Amino acid sequence: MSVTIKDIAKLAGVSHTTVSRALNNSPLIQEETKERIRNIAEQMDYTPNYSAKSLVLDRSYNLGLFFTTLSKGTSAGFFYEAIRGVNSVIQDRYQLIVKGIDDYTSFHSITRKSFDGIVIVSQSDDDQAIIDHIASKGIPQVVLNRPVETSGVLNVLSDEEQGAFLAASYLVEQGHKRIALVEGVKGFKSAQNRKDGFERAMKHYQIIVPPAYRMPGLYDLESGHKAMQQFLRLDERPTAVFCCNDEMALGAMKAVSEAGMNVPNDISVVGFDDTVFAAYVTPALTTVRRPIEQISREGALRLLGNIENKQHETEQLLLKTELIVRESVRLLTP
Amino acid sequence: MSVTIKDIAKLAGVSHTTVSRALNNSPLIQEETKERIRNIAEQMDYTPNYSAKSLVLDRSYNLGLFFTTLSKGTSAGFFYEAIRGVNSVIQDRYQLIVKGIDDYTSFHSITRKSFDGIVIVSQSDDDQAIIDHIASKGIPQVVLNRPVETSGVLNVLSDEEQGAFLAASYLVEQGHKRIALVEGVKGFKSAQNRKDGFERAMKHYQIIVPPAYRMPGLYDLESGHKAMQQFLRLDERPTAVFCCNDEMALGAMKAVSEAGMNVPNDISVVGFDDTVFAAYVTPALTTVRRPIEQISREGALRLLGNIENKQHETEQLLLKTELIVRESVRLLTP
DNA sequence: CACATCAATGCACACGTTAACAATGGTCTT
DNA sequence: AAGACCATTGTTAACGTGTGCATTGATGTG
Repeated sequence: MSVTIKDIAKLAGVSHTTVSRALNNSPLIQEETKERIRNIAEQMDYTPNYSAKSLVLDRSYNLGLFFTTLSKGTSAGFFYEAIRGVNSVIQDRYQLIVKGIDDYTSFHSITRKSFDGIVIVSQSDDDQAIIDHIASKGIPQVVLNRPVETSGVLNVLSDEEQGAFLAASYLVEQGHKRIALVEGVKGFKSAQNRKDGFERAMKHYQIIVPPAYRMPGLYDLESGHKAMQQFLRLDERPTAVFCCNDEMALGAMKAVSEAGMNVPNDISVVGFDDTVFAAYVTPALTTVRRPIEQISREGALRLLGNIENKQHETEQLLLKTELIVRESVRLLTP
Repeated sequence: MSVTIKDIAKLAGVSHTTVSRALNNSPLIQEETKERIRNIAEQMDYTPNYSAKSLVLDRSYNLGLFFTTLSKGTSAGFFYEAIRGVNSVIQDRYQLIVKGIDDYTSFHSITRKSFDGIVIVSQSDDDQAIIDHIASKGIPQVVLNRPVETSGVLNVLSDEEQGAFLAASYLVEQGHKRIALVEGVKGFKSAQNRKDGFERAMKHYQIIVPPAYRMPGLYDLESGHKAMQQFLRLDERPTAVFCCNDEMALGAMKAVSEAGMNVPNDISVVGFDDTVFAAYVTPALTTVRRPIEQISREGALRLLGNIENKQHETEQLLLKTELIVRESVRLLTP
């Protein structure tokens, strides 16, 4: 059996209430008594029973970190940075519980009692169901990475539409007119935003993108690879390809080199995300950086603020994205 | 307030004991009564309070997933696959609590009450302290990825020494004699194992590796890059470089292309891990696959077995690694 | 018919902690 | 000197659930 406050009380010759107060540093207890009790507790290697605390305090000490999916379509780098960001702010105040939303068959078990707060790293509009559920249970939450209009929900994300606009504009400014697009996972909000930014740039520069220059993608290496193969088969090939993330860009570059061609001399490529390897592939990938770790850190910080101050701050925070120019785009001089 | 078994009891006109038994499907309760109570519970949207359950049943429903570090030296792909593997076997029976061991200032809070079991994804011998602590508390655990001799501890890992031996031997068999090594993070067991396998191959083929052909590394892109820059400056350059993981191999390849040279024509490179992008870089990377997701799945499965059967199975499971030949090694014909 | 047996349910307590209220003893005030 | 007040500690109940033991009523048995 493990040590409880009653055991400590017996040894200290006081009531267990006094022990509880002493260990919680209540001002009701004499400093001297506190000190004595703390010593005994330490010496007995006492650890509070969090189940009991939770029961009476109505707090779980759990923070949920939910991803749209753990099994498909989430890139490793993204996942890693998100967990790091959140983990860096919670330290030992909360336990971090990681889950994939698509693993839930029912949201029934998500209650105030089991989570003090929840961070949703949302990639799909389908996540709205769980967001609504959490909101209806009155659990503090922050939604990262995707805009959400539910009232009373914190929201932190980067302006991906703007980032995509930047990257696409850059292609045009480098002289490209035949520009192709590899889209992200259908249904993922990021896919839509990035496409929107691309389209806006095309419209702005009055560039027409034929249907054959648009390919669906799955945010993975293979789909980028396949899409580029298609483009290379066209009679009139694009001179530049906008890939909605870095992994697809890498897959696309692979297809180019397999075809005996060269990036950027024969065809230019841009990506999105600025994953760690973007700077290290050859040629180094021109891409858009979005501050994932910062997003999750900011999100978690605000969530903790809402939990602990019981307030209901509900602003939306939009962080800027940034174009990182490297070597994968060629300057076209007509 | 949320619904409790007492509320259900009132509505059903029975005692809360009966409700508890009914919902736990006790054979003591009449089938008909059970059915009625289940219906009421569902209709009232009852969810058990896990804090209360934990308190009385002495189970936390928590499974710890601890990494040596979350902040440095753990690659994203590795991290992702490990979480996926464990997550795939626990479904909704346990909550998965992710932590970095180096975030702990004291192991004090790790007790039987807070974790039903713990998966340690260990990369460093320094983790021995927490492993001993967990063992001393009698918490079921499995250590992945690193051999451990503590008795009563499950252990699942891949034979990295053998994998490194295979890869290094392959270099020799392709005609290479001037072979360099980029090591992994000092103190990480994997770094030692991979180096050992390399050395064994060198000894087996009676190849001498001069000191200038050995560089330290940190398992990241940058250190591979730096190491290769050093090798390229040598008067007598190696013809092949063994990198202790794929990320360093990628960094090394970058340095080669920056120097206006070519992999594998001017210099050959092999990696280790077979990360997702290994097949998609140019040239595609020859490397060693280790089954991370399988390791974590197997480990978690055995751990759950030990928890739920209260048995004390303690075998060590060693999974084979596999050489994946791609395009980054040239056949040298003298 | 009396008694044992058994199936189904209820009573009361336990788990470890916190907190409202009560109690104690000392000090200050007038 | 007597009462008010305050600092410190104790008593007791509560959080929601599970379980050993008691209770009830029905059925079976000799």
